[in-house]
Amino acid sequence: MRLNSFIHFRNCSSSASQPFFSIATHTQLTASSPCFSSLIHQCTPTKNLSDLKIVHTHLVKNGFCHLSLGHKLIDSYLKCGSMSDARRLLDEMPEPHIVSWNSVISAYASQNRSGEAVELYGRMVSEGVLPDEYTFSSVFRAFSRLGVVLEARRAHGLAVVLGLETSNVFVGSALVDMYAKLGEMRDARSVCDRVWDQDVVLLTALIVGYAQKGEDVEALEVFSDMVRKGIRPNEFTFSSTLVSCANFGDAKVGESVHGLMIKLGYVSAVASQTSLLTMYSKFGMVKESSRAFNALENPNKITWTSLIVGLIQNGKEETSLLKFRKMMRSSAKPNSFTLSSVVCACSRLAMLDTGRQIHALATKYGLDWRNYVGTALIDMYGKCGTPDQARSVFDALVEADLVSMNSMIYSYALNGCGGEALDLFYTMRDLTSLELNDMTFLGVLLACNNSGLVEEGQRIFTYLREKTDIKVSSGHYACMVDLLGRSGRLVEAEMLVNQVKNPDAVLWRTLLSACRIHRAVKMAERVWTKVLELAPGDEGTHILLSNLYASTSNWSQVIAMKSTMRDMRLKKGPAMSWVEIDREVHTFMAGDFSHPESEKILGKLGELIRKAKSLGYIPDTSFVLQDMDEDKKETSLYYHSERLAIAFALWRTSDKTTCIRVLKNLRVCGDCHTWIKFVTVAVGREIIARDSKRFHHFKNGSCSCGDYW
DNA sequence: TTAGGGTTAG
Repeated sequence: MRLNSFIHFRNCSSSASQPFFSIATHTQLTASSPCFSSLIHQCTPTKNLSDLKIVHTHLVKNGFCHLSLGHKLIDSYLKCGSMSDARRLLDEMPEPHIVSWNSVISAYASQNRSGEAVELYGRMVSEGVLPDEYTFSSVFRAFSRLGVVLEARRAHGLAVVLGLETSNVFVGSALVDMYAKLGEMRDARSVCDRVWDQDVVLLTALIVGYAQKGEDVEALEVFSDMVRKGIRPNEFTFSSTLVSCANFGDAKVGESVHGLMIKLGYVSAVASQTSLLTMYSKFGMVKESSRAFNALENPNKITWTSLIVGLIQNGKEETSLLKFRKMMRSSAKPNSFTLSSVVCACSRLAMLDTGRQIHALATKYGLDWRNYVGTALIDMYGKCGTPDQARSVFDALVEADLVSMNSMIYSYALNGCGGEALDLFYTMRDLTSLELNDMTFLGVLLACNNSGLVEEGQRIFTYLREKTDIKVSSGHYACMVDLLGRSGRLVEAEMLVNQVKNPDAVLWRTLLSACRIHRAVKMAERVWTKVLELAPGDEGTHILLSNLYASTSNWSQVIAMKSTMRDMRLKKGPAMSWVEIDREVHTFMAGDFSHPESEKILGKLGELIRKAKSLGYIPDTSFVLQDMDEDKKETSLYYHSERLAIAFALWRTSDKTTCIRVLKNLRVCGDCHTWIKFVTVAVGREIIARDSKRFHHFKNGSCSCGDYW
């Protein structure tokens, strides 16, 4: 059979799946060069690598190994996805044509095999083959991916010598992109200015560089220059320009770019719509943002993620989770960006069950070991009161970095695990090469604070001030003031505040609340005026002082404070507690019986109070901050929001649910704290309560905070 | 018979 008729046979054969090999070995092939060319060509569209290799073998056998067929084979191997065969062939060729070099270099560069691209480029040059415009436009990308500035500059020099830097816009834009990615914007700019025939790709590469470096004014200038010069921006240009508009922060500028986008007809392009929705989210313009999303027929995973991120940034965490579920039903599948964002939503809402579900999803997608998702999970488990689970995610990380270690320390801090936080802090400081930052110290000082480790906290604070270059923030001072103040060292705490250059209202308020705990009325009155100077309309400040007067039974002052607050139209925000059951959130306010199951809840609450009393619970009415008779005081304690939430959770869940979790927007009062301890004994269940500052883990009649909070 | 630019995160 002659080869031509063979090809015909292959095309017509109904048994097309029959391997080429079995036929070919039984066939005496006598063919000419054009026939081989045609055979090679035939293998390419179907990516039939095994057939291609057979053709290659016969080609060698028949001695048709000349240049032009060599190019075709290399090209075909690349198109069939076999880099190794293409490379082997190139290496075997005595003097490959420039096109063959370029094809392999380009394939390496576009498949993220930058090292090999650069190595091959070097070999090509050392063998005396001069690179051309195709070589440069591929290889520059590889240089920037590797971050090798010196080698990149040497190749740039060669391009200049060969006159390709300014005359070929492909080379020019590859150079601009390379310098931009290397962070060398001045070089990117000067190359761009030298290119003779500027086009949209060249200028977009420059805008991208500026936008990613946060040099937004420059990015916007290039954009407007480009429009002035009559170069039409496209989808890619808009997507980066809008990033700069968002960072620049002027909605008017953003809207005018949006206007131009509409005028030029880019209303349904995915990338530019994605940047548009991100921009509007950053401006807090949620409606415009969702309009940008809705303009797309097939949003991709980046668009979905941007939508979710935008909702979270605008405090719409619950909606973001609904959108995530919708995304999961669509064809777009989440990546690590998406998952770390939704985990963040769960951690803000403290939705442990949902967070766990997403953790499982991350494991399914094989993403849970990645630092971003991992760190988000550590944060979530920490904020949901399960530091042990945070730790197991932490231990599973391939490599813990600064942020993940900081998150772990912070999780320990929130949950009152001072010892564990300190261990990790010292490991980090003494046994790793990580450079500690302000967040590290904030976490570890908070940990000392939440565990009452005064000496340890002072030692670390001194270390921070004397041995590091980290700027001591008002947050660090606040931790120390709180730590000293709550432990009763009010004078030292006040001295520390006075050491700060311009102490802010938060710092003074921290001291004020320490005064309240220790009923230091005189200091409180002095501090109170300081807070009011800095934050005159702050309701919390008035409440603090009013509570101090109440706790010292100074009712006339309480009444005076209340009338001041009324005059200033300040109102105390309501105390609120909530629980997540079956991925649904139930909210309770003190003395509020509007829950549909209110009767059942009150029944359960009564039972819990009786049981607690039989175990020795005596209500401490000094926590009632209103002047009323004792009976009423006692009843008002019973209906605190956290008690309603606990009663509800215990009624709704079976005994098999060993642990229930309650969240509160304010701090837990002392009497509730005692009562919850009794409840854990009475029902044999564990109760975790998160207040505005930290977690309390109640178990077998005691709390993890050691009654220090 | 080969070439250049984009949007999301702890």
